Amino acid sequence: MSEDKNQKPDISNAEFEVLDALWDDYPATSADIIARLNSRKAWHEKTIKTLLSRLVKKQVISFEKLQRQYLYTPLIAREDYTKKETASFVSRMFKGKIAPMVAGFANQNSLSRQDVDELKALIEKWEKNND
Amino acid sequence: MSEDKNQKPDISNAEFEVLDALWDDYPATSADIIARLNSRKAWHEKTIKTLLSRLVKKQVISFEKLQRQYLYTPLIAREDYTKKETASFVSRMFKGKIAPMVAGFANQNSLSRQDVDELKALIEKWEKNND
DNA sequence: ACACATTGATTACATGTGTAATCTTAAATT
DNA sequence: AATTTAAGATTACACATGTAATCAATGTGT
Repeated sequence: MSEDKNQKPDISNAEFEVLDALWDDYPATSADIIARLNSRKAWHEKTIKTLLSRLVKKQVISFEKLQRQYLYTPLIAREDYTKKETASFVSRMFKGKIAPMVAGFANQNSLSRQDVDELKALIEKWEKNND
Repeated sequence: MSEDKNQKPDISNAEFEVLDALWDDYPATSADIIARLNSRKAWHEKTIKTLLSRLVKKQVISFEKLQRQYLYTPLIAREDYTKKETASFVSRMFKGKIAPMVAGFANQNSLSRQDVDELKALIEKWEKNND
């Protein structure tokens, strides 16, 4: 029955940047997205349009015609995507254990007071729910 | 003067698997690595050798001739690599903030009692050092 | 109504990546 | 010593990716 069961869209780095800009506010036209990316990356307009096309083909985003422009919309939520990518990343790099990852972060001085406070809050919440 | 200043080796997914197996114990021959990977992946011996070659060319690993075999050794430490990759990943996906990443993990039930205990220990240690 | 501008579609092209097969050569076997 | 084996080097090849340029069509301004 189910062919292609778990197809991971496999979004490339460049494609991700475009998707990321779209997530910031959508639906959006290619012009919108080009404008947003302009402040960050130095990409040619044509390049961004190519990436939009590829995202459409990969069924990561969709569009709706508005006159001669397209209004693009993500088909996957940022949250869902980041969660999946995180799980996969932590699995590959740290055998699925999150603490060693945070540890690496910590002893690299990348951890701020605020990060720590947020982590503490998270932990409290977890303990409330799971203990 | 300095061309190619900050060249990131850019290790591909398949290459990473091989490097990962090498990190487990080195120096190691290709036969060793093939044996290790055999239990996990279903790669052809030739494939693994290609990946080893590419890692050598990218100066990610080195080798020393031992008769007709090579003894491979990583040129970068797993710790260093995972730290860098983590920083880059968290930067891309979470604007550099680690707490939201852990949060995603937490509300996905991927967080175990042990993870939480380890995180708490980390935080305590951080506070001892940074407060 | 018509030339123009602008949009998405199509084509391009070098380099990277996954996945090996074939070639060369030196070591192991007989 | 001759032959076989097996290790790394070289070559292969399709698909992905970064990065656009060109093409075709449809609104838009005059």
